[in-house]
Amino acid sequence: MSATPPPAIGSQGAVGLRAELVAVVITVDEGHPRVLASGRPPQLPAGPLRQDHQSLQDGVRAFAARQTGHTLGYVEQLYTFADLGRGPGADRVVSISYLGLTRARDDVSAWMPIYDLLPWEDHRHICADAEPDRLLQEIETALGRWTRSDAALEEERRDRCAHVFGHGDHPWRPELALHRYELLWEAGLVGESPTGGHPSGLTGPSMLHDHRRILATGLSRLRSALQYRPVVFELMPQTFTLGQLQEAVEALAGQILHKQNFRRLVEQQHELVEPTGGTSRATGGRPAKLYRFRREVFTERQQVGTKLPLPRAR
Amino acid sequence: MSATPPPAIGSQGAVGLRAELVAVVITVDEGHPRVLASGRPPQLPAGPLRQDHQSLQDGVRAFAARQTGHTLGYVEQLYTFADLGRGPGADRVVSISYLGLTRARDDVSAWMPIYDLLPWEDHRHICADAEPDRLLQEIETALGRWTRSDAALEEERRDRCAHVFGHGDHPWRPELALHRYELLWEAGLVGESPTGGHPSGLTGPSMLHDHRRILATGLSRLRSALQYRPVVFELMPQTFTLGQLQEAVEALAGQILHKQNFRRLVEQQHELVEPTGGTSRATGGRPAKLYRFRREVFTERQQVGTKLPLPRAR
DNA sequence: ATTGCTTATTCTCTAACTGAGCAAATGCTA
DNA sequence: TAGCATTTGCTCAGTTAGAGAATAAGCAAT
Repeated sequence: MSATPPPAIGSQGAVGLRAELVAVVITVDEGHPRVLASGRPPQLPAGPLRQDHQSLQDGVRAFAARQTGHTLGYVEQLYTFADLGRGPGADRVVSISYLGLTRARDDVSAWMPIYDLLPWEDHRHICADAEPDRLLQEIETALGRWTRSDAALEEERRDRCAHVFGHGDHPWRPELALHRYELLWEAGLVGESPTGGHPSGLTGPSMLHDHRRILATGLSRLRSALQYRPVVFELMPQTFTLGQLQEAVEALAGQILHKQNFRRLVEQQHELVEPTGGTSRATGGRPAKLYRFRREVFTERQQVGTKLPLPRAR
Repeated sequence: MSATPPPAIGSQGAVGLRAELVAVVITVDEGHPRVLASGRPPQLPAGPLRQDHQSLQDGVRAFAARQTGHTLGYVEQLYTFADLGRGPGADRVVSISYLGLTRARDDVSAWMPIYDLLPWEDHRHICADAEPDRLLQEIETALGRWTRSDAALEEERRDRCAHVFGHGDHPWRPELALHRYELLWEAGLVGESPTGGHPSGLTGPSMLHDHRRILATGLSRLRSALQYRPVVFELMPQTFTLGQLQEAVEALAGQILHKQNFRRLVEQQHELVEPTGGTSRATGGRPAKLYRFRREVFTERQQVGTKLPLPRAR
C-alpha cells in the first residue's frame, strides 16, 4: 500500500529488437517420435512474430495448421531466449519457443526422428540384464575423462553426471533430457559445444543455432507433462488399444514400461478412457479392446495426467 | 534428412516492438508471503529490456539487487505475454515475466502481502471441523450464480469450479492458483474482469494491467516448485528450526501441513539438511534443534525437492 | 517445587500405492 | 490340435502417506 511506484527494471538503453517464434512440433509414428525439422543443418520451424496474430499461441497454431494440415492438439510455451544481437549494433532477437503436439503427418519428409538428433535419449532397449548400450558406454567414458580433467570440480561433476545420466544407483529419469544436453554441451561432447566439439559423430548431428537445445527443452517438458497430464491422447487416433497407448508413451519417454501396471494406472483413472466395445486384432495375439479418450473430462483434469509405472531399479 | 528448409512461421508483417521484463519477487516474513509491488493501483516492478544485460536472468538479477540490496537466490522464467499494442499502429509489447525468491527485505514498504492481493489463496485457517471460510463461501455462491447463468455451459462450469476450487470431494490444490484466478476472471468476480467487475471488494484490489494474473502465475509456479525442488531454503536464514521451515512452506502453500509427517519427509531426504548442534528457544515450548541447508547437494538435486504432506480429505 | 501450558520429537498404525511377476484368456497359424 | 503371441486378470510384497498417540523439554504462574 505504499504510494511510490517501483522504479523500472531498466531506465535507459532500450534497444531495437526482433521477436521470433520457434516451434517444437512433435508427433509419434509407430514407436518413433518425430519433430518437425529439416534442412542442413536441421532446423526447427521459426519465423518472425506477425502483427496479425492475436496471441502467441495463435501464431504457433496458425503456422502448424499451414504446415501439417491439422491443428495442434496441445500447445505449451517453452522458454524465451534473448540473444544479444550478433555483431555490435545489431538488433536483439527474442526467441519465444513453443511445444506443440499433433496427430497427423502428411508430409513425412519434414519430420525427423527425435532420437536421430538426441540419440542418447532412447533407453527402450536397456534392460536390467542386457549389457549396457554402446553409445551410453562411450558417453560415460568421455564424461569420466571430462570429470577428471579438473581436480577442483571433479567431485561436483561426478555427482552431476551420476544424477543426470543415472550412473551408479541413480535412476534414469527421462524428463532430465535438457539437463543431459546441457551437461554434454559443457563437457564438449556435442558438435555445437564452444570448447571444441567432439571429433566423432558420437552424439548425433548439430542443429542450427541452439535449436538442438530447444528441442531438448521441448522433450524434457513433454516427458514431464506425460506424468501430470493426459497429453498422450493428443497423439493417438480416435480409438486405440492400451498396447498402442503404451507404445506411444514408451516412445516419448524413451523407456520401457511394465505392461500390466501401465494398464492398471490407465484404467484406475476410471473416467479417462472408456472401451468402445470394438476390438483390434492387428497385433497378432489375442485381440485387444479398443478405447476412446473421454475428452469431456479433459478441461477439468488438465492437471491429473497419466502416471508412468517406471521400473524401480536399472 | 530432407533438403528443404521449413518455411518461416510468418513471412511478412514483422512489427516494431518493445520488450519488457516483469518480476514477481517473493519473500516470506513471519508467516506472511510478500511480493515486491507498490503504487496505486499496485504494480509489479517492470521495465524495458536493456542492451547491457547479458541474458534475461541477468537483467532480473541486476534489478533485484538494486531493489532489495541482496541477490535473488532463485530465478525462474515464468511466461512471455505478447499484447497487441494499445491502439492501432502502436508497437507491440512483449512482456517476459520472471519469478525470483529472496531472503532479505530492507525496505518493507515496497513489499505487499500476497494474500492481500489474492485473498482466496490463503487456506491456512481452514480445518476439517471448522466452519468454512466466509470469503470462500461468498465466492462459491457467486460462482454458482455464474455457473447457472448459461444452461449450455452449466455442466462444464460446475466441473471446472469443483476441480479448481476443491468443491465437493475434490481436494484443494494450492498450485492451481492461476487456474482459480482465471476462473474468477471469466466469471466476472475480479475487478479487472472485462464483463463488469464485481461490485464489492470481495476478491481484493486489482493491479496494473494484467499484473495480478502474472502474480497468480508466479504463485502457482512457486507452489509447484515447492513439491519438486528445495526452493524454500532460498527464503530461510542460514540456520533454522524445522518449525520455521514448516511455517515458511505453509505460508507459501497457503495450507496447514501435518507437523510430524513434514518432519519425516524433510529428515528422510537425509542429505538435504543437517543439524548444526545448536538449539533455538524462541518459540516458547521445548527448544528446537537448529538445522542448516546443505547447499552442496543443491546442484545435483535440483529436481528432488520437498514434498508436502497434505491432509487427505477436507 | 509443582502444576500447567507450549512446542518439539519419537513412534505406531493403517490404508493406499507401486513394482514385479504368475497365469489364464483369446485369437492366429502350422 | 499344438504352438505362438498378445491381452487381460490377479496376487504379493515392499514402500509410502495420512493420522494421531505418547513422550520430552523448556517456560511461567502458583
